[in-house]
Amino acid sequence: MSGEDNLLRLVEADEPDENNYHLQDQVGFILRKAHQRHVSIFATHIDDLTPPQFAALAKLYDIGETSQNQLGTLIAMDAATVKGVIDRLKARGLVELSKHEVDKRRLLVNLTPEGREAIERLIPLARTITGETLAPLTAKEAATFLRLLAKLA
Amino acid sequence: MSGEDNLLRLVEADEPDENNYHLQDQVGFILRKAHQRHVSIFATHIDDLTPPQFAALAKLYDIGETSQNQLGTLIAMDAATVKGVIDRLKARGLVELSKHEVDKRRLLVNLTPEGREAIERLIPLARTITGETLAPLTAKEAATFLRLLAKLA
DNA sequence: CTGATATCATTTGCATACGAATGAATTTGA
DNA sequence: TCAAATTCATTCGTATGCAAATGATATCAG
Repeated sequence: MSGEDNLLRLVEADEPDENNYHLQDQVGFILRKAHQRHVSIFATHIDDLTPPQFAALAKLYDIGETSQNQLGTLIAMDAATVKGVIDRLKARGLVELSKHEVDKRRLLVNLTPEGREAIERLIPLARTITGETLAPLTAKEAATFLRLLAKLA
Repeated sequence: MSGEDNLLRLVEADEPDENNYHLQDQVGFILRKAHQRHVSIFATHIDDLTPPQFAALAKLYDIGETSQNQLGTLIAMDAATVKGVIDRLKARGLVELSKHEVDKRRLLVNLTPEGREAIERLIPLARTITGETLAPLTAKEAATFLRLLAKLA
């Protein structure tokens, strides 16, 4: 093996790159931490509902009755996950289920009066939560961040 | 009730605000979706390890042997979560556990040779995953995004 | 030196999250 | 029209993620 080969191996070797790998610089790791922080802030303001449960109620409040599957698509949850969320909201009387008259496969979900009251009460808190989550940024930075984040999501 | 009262109620009523609330504009919801997308990209490139498992191995590769608790702090997992992650890595022979000689409360975690091989093999893939996650952004946008995201995390 | 505190790890319980398999109902296409 | 493909919902299994309680050990304060 020549000296040039050794030089080449050093330059192209995996080791230097591997030593330079730092988890805290990876977008996935920071994304996970930012999400964790948001969920934590959410819990300090709304302690009787999780973010996914809130999302389900907010979406139903926005669009009205829909199928469980369609709701899942709108709030980015797969069928198995949305079922659990809806089950728990139903157990608490915040949503009610009914069968679709025409398409017998579908399970319709809608807010109960209690669910409507709950989401109307919580939406102002959700605005506070959003504000607190973005608090480390200036208004301009927050706008930029949301724009770029949306491109990634 | 006077006409002025009605006007006042309309302007100050909750309904307009509530109707304006859209889940897809909330930072928490978008953050959750961006995280989901990243995890999905991760899984297409690394199908035998989860992001938290990868994080544990990468951190151990970076800093060497440490206590389970300390590792949890470094990779942003609480004690209960990190235990499960380490248990599964141990079951696969990627990490090994030992007792701290002095402080008998501590459980030391370290990479096995197999774990070291695995993380060295995976780090290049992790770089690809980061790249793919950030692909919707230009290089400049990605830099801005990472800077702002880090301020939030 | 010792009782109060704090730290480390474990366990339990609950709530996402998703892949894969299944069954029922609907839609498609040759 | 009718078999194949698709859609909707459910179930199971596995893996985070966190709060709260517990037990063992270590540290601190008086």
